[in-house]
Amino acid sequence: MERYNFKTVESKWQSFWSENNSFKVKRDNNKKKFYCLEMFPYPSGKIHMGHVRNYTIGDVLSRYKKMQGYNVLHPMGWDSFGMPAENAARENNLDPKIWTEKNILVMKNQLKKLGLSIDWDREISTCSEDYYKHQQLFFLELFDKGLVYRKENYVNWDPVDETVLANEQVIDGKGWRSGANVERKKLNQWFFNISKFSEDLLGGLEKLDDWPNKVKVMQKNWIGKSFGCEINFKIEGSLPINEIKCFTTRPDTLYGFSFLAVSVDHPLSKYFNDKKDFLEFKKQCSKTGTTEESIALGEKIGYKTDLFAINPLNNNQKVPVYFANFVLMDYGFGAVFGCPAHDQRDLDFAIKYKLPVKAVVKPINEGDNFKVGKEAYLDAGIIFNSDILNGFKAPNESIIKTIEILEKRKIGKKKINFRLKDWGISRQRYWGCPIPIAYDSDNNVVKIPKEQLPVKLPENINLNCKGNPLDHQKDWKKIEINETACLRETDTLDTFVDSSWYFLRFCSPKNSNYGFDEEDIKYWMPVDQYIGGVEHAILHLLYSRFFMRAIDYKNDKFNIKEPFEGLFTQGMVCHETYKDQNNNWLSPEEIESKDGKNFYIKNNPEKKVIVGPSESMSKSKKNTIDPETIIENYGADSVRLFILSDSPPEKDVQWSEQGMAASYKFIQKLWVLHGKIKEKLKKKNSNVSSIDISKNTNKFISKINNNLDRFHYNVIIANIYEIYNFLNQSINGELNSQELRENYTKILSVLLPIVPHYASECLNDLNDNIFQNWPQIDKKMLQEDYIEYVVQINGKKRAMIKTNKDISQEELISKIKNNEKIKNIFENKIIDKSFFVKNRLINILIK
RNA sequence: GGGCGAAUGGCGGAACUGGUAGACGCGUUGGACUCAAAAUCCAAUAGUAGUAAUACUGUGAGAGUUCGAUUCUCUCUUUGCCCA
Repeated sequence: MERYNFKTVESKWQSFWSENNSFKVKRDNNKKKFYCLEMFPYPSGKIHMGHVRNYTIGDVLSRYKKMQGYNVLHPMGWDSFGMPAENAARENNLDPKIWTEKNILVMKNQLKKLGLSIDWDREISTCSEDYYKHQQLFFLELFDKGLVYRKENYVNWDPVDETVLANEQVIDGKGWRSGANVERKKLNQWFFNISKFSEDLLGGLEKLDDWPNKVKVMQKNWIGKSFGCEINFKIEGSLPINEIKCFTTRPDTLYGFSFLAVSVDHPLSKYFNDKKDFLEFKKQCSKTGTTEESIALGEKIGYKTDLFAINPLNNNQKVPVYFANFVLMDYGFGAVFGCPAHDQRDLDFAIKYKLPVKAVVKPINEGDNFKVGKEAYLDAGIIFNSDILNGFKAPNESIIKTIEILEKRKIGKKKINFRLKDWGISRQRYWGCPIPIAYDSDNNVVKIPKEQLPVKLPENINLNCKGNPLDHQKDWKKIEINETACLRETDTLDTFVDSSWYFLRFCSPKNSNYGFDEEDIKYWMPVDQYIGGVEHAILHLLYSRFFMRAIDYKNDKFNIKEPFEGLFTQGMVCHETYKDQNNNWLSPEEIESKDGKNFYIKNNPEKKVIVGPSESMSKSKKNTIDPETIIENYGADSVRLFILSDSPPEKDVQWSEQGMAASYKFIQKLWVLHGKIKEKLKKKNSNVSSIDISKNTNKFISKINNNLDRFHYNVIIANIYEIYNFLNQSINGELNSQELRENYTKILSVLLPIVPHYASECLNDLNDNIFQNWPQIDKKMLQEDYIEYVVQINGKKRAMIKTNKDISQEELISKIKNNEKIKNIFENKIIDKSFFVKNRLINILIK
């Protein structure tokens, strides 16, 4: 028997699938559909192990569902707009389009080598005009629905990349990509009105039963619904200002009022902008950063005004008004009332400026002399020191009652506040979807008419300039709309917009007059199973959920709100990290070891290598393994097998060369077994019954079904090893070739989704249909005629007893009492009680 | 600081609704084949005691519920992720 040659086999089946359009799908209203989608890749150059894991998981599911008779949509495309292309193009003096298209070709070829069951006829690329022209139309539709608007806003400005960053792209006050310190800058920006759907996006989460709970929790926190109250504070002082409006979630602590703090961007600031010390203070504030985290950790500083705010529940109480760095303009109304006793930030501030601290909530078993020291009291308790609010239970009862009182007195009103802010979509970048807007000579916004779409990106332009390259395209900017000369918007759309609807495009990738075809959407959507990294748990998923709602809004025909019915977030692929003595990262190829414990630089045994912890593969740490090399050396099936075998798919997996080799060897072993089975099948049908094979095969399939449905893919691989071990044992005995053939074919069908090339080759070798249906279970075969009872005495396992099925408790006990091994346990004892789990276990309590 | 999760042999990990803890793989050890090595095959492999049958201990720590807890409840420790 020849060794299994994965190279010829894999390329043979890949060409077969491609030539026969094996994975091409059409809408078929008579067939049940299954839409399996993995997050599409950014074409950065080469695929990485994360892709291999992601797409293998999806491919196993797709092939399994197809074998179950579903009409499976399993598409692939490219998230091809974005900064890396622009940066790479700038460095190498290339066109981003050329760079991107070249990468796509390479990566597509790599993906094909993995043997994925993808309908490549549906391939899309977000940077192609064919894609983004529809996106521009969506933009205009959203504009007409009032879901897009423009406003001047402070933005996170990355001075290195010269672009605006979303809040979540700012990590520790630095740009997520450049690492530069982020500055605040005021710019005119386009926004999607995502906050309009805050309530709906929050409520929709409850119906997403097949989403991981942690993702739902993250989204919930991100939307950040808080229940509270807006309160108008009367203001006294020399300025023409009578009132300041605050939002608070704790109106019940109003009697602990000690100061009122407003943001430096509050409208009040206009009266102070001519003051030198105020401007100085403002500058200092900008240094502490704008993120909520840096504000919480940083020092709280204030600028005292000569204004006073009056406590609306106690008009005799007047407190100073401060500008403070910890108050943000875009939360609430940019003003808060300070209650130091029950808010840590307020307390830090009050201590610094020697403001009074009055406790108004006390623990249940404390007296009225309860005081707060350096730590604010945040727990539940009873309101005291608060006149009419005294005795209310904080926080639930007291908040509701206080709001009732404030509403009755017309001082404040109940308000729901959301943390979710509108989605800033303008990017000062070339390589993105142009925003289909222009401005007339008076700077009025003019929509680009549908007939004049798409707004194409200019090609072959100079990218080596400061700021947005499009802004330098004088000719491109000029446009005439309704015989009026206008200038185009030069910002492009955030690439998250591209990925917010690509799953719709996959349903009708060739539809030319609109982004999708309604009938297609009705059939294919929603995505039944979406698979990708947890890093997109918040933004991409939330934006996609918003986009569906935005299309649905004021649209009777479209009736889907949730794009992703099921979500699975897979873990990362990790590898050990290596450094030389000078703290430079080393790649696994640069090192070697003789004993597997001590590592040194290749051919340099005296240069020792420091082995670091296993971390997710990244280029910067040089701990990546190139999938293409691995496929070249071991074959796609082995890689697929390994990437699934070592850890549950939702957890991180540790890349291991030994594990990889083991998977490779296993396929070789399977092939040897295949040869033995073929020999057996050639022989005449013996009269022996291979009942054990039928039983074990059925048990095996039953386990696989269960584990596939629960995404326990690592256990499936273990099940496959088990059935191999069993077959490899039984093959030495006498077998009924008819039964062997039937069961072996079933086993190979189960292998098809996991190692498709190998299983196809084996089935073909047996002259069997390579397009197998998923094997049915013969339920009779799962039942055993005899049972091995677990016998526990006083809760401890003492024996295993073989009996017939379905015997009674009494029968079992008498069998146990007569059993040679354990009957002496019952000497001089009486049976007190026994617990009987039919066909499984008995626990006998003796005294 | 808040939220959510996790903790099982030398390692990765199994154990459906409480019912045989450690499936399966890696590694290790011993053996076969070989002049030798690699590859391959066979066997052993939670710990302690014992030649062995077997016994006792054992799922991060401590308590609780239960005939019975890796699984449920509470407290704690460590750790990961997300938010601040």
